[in-house]
Amino acid sequence: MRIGELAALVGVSTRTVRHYHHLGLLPEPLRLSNGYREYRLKDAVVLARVRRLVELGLSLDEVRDVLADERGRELRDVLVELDADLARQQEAIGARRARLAVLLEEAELRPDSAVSPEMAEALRGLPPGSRFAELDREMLALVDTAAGPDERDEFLAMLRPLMKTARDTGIYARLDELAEARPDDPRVAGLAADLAGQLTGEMAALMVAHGSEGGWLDEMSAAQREVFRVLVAMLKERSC
Amino acid sequence: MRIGELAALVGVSTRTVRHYHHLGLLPEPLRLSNGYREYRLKDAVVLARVRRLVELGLSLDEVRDVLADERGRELRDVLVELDADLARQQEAIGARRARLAVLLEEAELRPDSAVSPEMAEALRGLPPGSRFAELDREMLALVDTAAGPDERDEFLAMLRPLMKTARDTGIYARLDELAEARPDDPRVAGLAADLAGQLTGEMAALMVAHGSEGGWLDEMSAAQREVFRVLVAMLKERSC
DNA sequence: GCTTGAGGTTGACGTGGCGTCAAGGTTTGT
DNA sequence: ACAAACCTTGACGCCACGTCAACCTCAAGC
Repeated sequence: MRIGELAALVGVSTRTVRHYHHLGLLPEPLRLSNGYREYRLKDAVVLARVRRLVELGLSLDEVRDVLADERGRELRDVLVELDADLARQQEAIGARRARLAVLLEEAELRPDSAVSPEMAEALRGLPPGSRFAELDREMLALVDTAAGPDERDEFLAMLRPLMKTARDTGIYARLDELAEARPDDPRVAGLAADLAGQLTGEMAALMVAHGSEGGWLDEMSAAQREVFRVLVAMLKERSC
Repeated sequence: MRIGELAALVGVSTRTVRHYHHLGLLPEPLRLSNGYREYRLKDAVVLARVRRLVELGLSLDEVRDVLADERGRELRDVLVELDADLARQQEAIGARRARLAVLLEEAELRPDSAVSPEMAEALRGLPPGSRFAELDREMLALVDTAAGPDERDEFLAMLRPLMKTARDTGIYARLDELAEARPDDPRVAGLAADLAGQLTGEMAALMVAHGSEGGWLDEMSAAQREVFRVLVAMLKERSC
């Protein structure tokens, strides 16, 4: 047999056969005087074993290990591990399909909106025209696209009462007023104190723990950042 | 935000972010005077959208297409196709796991044998010591490893009565005698005729159809090949 | 003989989605 | 002052081959 017949017999390409030679998975057969490789049935048997293992999902390195050990024991272990791996893959795909189904259902219900209905309601809760509220809008959009539905709903459940109170008590407006102010503006301390009074314990703990993460302060003006710096300091003191 | 914060926020590596810049999936942000990229929340929102699509299984090219079209229609089609693709993958993995389960069960039953019990019985049916039967043994091993269990059993069911008759009537011994003979040996014609008489209609049709495939003749001696050449000629004539 | 087509040979590059150096510059903390 | 942890660009590595290049060999038809 020449390489093309062997490849056709087992159902692979000649390139694959040569690749396996290169990796030492398949021994190089005799060469004819013209340089052609001459195969025998034994080679087809070995190649078929390699392919069976490959098609089960083993990497070529793993196939070589299995063929090297050659005495059943190793093979069983590899196959068991492989089965577990496949099971994980199946689960992962199932999870993705579940998320897909949610997405498709939502897309069916609201074909034109870019955000989920829960998020849309939260966005309506923000005061229009506020530059500062724009920051919150972006954070909400980030959570909407980056987190799963469960995480998102949990997040919203925590934030929405806070946002509602902040809007109703004019917090956004007072923050907007600080857009051009300097960090030592006299309005900063009062605003921080009012904010501290509105935070639930859960939110306060979160802010103390993750206050400097995520870069959510970076787009505020200096005075606005100062408000939150003072706020975090107050919360820390309160929790001691 | 600098690139590390952005990456940590969305949960990817900085290399990934730069890769997306390179591919144009994510717009390059402003640079600070030191050359650092400076990100804003908007960028995190876009990156998070990209990641969500990627994690659903879209290729980066597909993500770019979806982001370019941007108007829901395309997205839904892609997602539907993706779901079908995932379903196919799930099925494929299921099939592999089924084959794995068969393998493991067999390995449990016969931890030391390299071939299946059906195959072992077929091998015992071949006469020991026959050089020619060695060829059949290799073919059977090839089928055992290359084909699935169903194909294998079908193949065996067809071949085993033939092999049994061939052994009982001394066909293997007569083929072995031709190992060193020349193609015009007088025993060739008689052997071909006896073989023709033993073949079932199904086998005869198979030999006429695929007689020259698979290279199964290559390892025989010239006289042995001649036997099968004459045999195929006889079968062709008989079927006309 | 010549051509043509279908095989074969080695070698090298391409694929996708980044990981992982290398060789520098910047910022931050002690 | 110096280390540690950032940032920059550029380039190679991974896996299992596909694909092309440039060349050789063999059988068939003119």
